[in-house]
Amino acid sequence: MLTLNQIRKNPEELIKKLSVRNKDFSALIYELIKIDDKRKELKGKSDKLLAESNKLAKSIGMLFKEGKKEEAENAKKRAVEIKEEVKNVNTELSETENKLKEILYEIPNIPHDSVPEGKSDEDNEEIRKGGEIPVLQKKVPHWELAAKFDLIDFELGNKITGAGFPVYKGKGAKLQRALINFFLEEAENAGFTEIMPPLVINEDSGFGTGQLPDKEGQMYQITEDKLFLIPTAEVPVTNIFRNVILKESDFPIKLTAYSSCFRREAGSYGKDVRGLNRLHQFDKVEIVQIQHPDKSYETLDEMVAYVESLVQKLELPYRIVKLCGGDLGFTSALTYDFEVYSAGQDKWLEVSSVSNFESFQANRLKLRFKKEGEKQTQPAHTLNGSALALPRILAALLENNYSEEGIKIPKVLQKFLNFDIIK
RNA sequence: GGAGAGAUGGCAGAGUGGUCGAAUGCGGCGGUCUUGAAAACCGUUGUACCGAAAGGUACCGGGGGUUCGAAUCCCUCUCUCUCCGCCA
Repeated sequence: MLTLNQIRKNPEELIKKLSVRNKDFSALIYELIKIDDKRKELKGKSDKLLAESNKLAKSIGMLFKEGKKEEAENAKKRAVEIKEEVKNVNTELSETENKLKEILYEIPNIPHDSVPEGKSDEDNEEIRKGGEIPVLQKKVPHWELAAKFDLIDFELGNKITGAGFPVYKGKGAKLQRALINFFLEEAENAGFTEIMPPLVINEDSGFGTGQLPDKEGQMYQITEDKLFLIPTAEVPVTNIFRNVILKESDFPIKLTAYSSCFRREAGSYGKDVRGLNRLHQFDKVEIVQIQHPDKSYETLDEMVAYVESLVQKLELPYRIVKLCGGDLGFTSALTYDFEVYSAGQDKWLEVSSVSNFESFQANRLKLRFKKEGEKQTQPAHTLNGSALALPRILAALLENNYSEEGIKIPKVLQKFLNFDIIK
């Protein structure tokens, strides 16, 4: 979330910047400022009354000690009056604060200056392309290949759980494991520390990274215990730093985590959900960085370059797009999406999303740092990216490397496998 | 699942109704001493909000209550530990 200071500093400019998201926030912002004015006023009033009440309470103690009972009783009467007043003011104050929060949670992150205007993914800006789109003897979608070579059983998943929970078998399962190992090894070489996080999170964690209060419908819930299955390792890993004050010298913090991810994907339908294209459970290796505000965009570039190196090593044709305002996620200031070309379907598939959240998540998380010798804390910047999401990578690998001989395994994965072709 | 104990500042740990934002020890930071370091000694050491400032307010696991006054009493939730049971 944005802070009130951020918002009040220059509301006009903020509204203008937010308008890149293709939405007008002026009414919300001005209402927010009005409510904040009221909050300040009430807080002042309440503090004054409490100060008086505290003073009085202390004096009553003294009076009793000195045996001045009558005076004490009089003071008590006054105290009761003040208390009644405090109660009224505080009721109004907490109502005001709640309203304030409600609106604050509705305001998305400020898009970075470089974010292009636009309504949907069609307006995203292509940054670069790489790799070569293979010329195939025959275009076969991965779900057919998966069946032909007995790699993934979608029907079995239906039986055990439901749609979107595939069962990987034999070489299909091994390929998954190879990808996980490859991604984790690469991340380690790039200086990321491996984390194995819980796959279930509580409400506070969901709030910290921005899934709650609004997007609980996208998560599987364990209502009995008020817990949620993670939609991405970003949530547990970033929440390591909830309520933490770092030293400047702690930056950059670089973490990576492999996890299964669970998403309800309510509202998805049609050809987008065919095969591995959109699942309720999938595997992903995530990278997370906590960085000094002055360096977070450098870090974002570095993370993009890192993810790019992964798709290059996997020999997949890819493109990198910068998300336009209309497509940009609620919590993000700048996001690059990676897409790989899956030749059997003739389709670009999103396999990674690398974002700088600046201080938006940090404000929610209360993740701050202090400069050497300074008293004032300030929010750190958080960033993360998929490196990478497995199912669509697998889809592209199967489709792009298929020929009459079988499915060839890219070189970088071979050391994790005891086969180099699937026949 | 059953029985019990507990949750206090970076950590350890005191405090059971008033002057407690909280003793003390350790750690951290600054200083004295020293060629340098250690030791010793002295000082300092939480976060957030309101306020131009002075200053004020809140926070002793979370929420609610009693009281003029709560870290301390009551209710409730969560978590941790110990024992028993079950179990990877």
